[in-house]
Amino acid sequence: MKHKDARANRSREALINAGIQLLIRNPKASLKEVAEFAKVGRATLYRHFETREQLIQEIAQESLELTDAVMAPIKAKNLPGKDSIKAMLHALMPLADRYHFLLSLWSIAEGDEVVLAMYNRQLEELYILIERARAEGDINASLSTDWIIVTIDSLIYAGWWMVGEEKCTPQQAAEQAITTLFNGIN
Amino acid sequence: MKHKDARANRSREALINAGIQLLIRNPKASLKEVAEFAKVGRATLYRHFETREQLIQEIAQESLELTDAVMAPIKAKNLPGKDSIKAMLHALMPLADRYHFLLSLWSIAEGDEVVLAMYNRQLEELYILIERARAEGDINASLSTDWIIVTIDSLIYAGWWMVGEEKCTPQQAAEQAITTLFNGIN
DNA sequence: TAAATATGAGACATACATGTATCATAAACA
DNA sequence: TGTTTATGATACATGTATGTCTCATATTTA
Repeated sequence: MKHKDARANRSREALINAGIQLLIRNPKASLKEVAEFAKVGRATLYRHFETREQLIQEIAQESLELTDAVMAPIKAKNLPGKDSIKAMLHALMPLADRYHFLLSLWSIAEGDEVVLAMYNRQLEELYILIERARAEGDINASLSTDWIIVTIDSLIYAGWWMVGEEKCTPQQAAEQAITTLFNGIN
Repeated sequence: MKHKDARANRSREALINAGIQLLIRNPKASLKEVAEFAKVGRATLYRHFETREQLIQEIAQESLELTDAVMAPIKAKNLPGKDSIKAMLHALMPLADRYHFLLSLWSIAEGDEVVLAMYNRQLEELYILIERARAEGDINASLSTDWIIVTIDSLIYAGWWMVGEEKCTPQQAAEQAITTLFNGIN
């Protein structure tokens, strides 16, 4: 379906949003539930997305594009590695629900080559960022870059969890994550 | 079914083990797959576990019991809080697959009151441990105990991920997690 | 050895998700 | 206003997981 009509855009947006909301919490949620949450008929969902897989993959694409969007200004500033990582945590914390989405449905999302390519490029960019911080003397030499990456991912996830439980704001979560990341819990 | 026969014990063990192996990676795995992985007939699975829910809940119970078992000697030693947390990370890292299991199927597992009670008690114990470390001056006052808990959980998860990707051993994962936890990545 | 018990294989009923197709209606557009 | 286009509701076909049941067979156990 070509989105010529204003209604079509509204429906598509509502469906993607519903997909994110529901599939994050329950990756087994049915398309019927997604359609109901979006206040749209089930048939309409199938008019916009041929299969369940495609819905998930399009959500993944949008999420990765969003990540690019919030990272662009940070990359443009050309800050030192450590400062870029700090800025990144502040920028990504409000998006962490999308990260979690990708995590829990990754086995499906990675089936899309566009998704896979975007993901690998972003991972590569983070890798380079960490290596830069390392060259600037801001990384403990006994920790591998792979470890740093999963640690950062984990702290974003931890922050998202706290926000989801309403125990802090995204802003506070980012600050706690930054403190922990660079100083530990001491 | 009362497990009077030696075969019954063998089947039950194989089924629980298969459940852990498969459901961790793919929470949507069918009971047919679980039975096949355990090299047991599907009907036999239903003889040991009335429903899919019950299988998951019994696995959760066994996992929490295992956690108790590895934590018992650490608690007995009455070390300072910080040292207990270090020992805990070393003890739990090889069990992290079970933690991940609990995470991804928690919405089902928590339906069992025994599971929920055990989980809450263990959480409580961790809370007390962190408070003890805090009283001993080993915790940054600007970080909440809730944050510390999710951070520790996250680092265990990060370690498990690294181990799963064959990028390090459980031992190494524990050491990197401890370094990161108490000193940050600097 | 004989009785008790667990098992595998398979048939069966049920429920539900996926995906397709149709048609009348309502909204958008020109 | 009249035409195009998206939508909701519904029926339908298909596939698959769940859970129950039976019966012949193999293994414990006494």
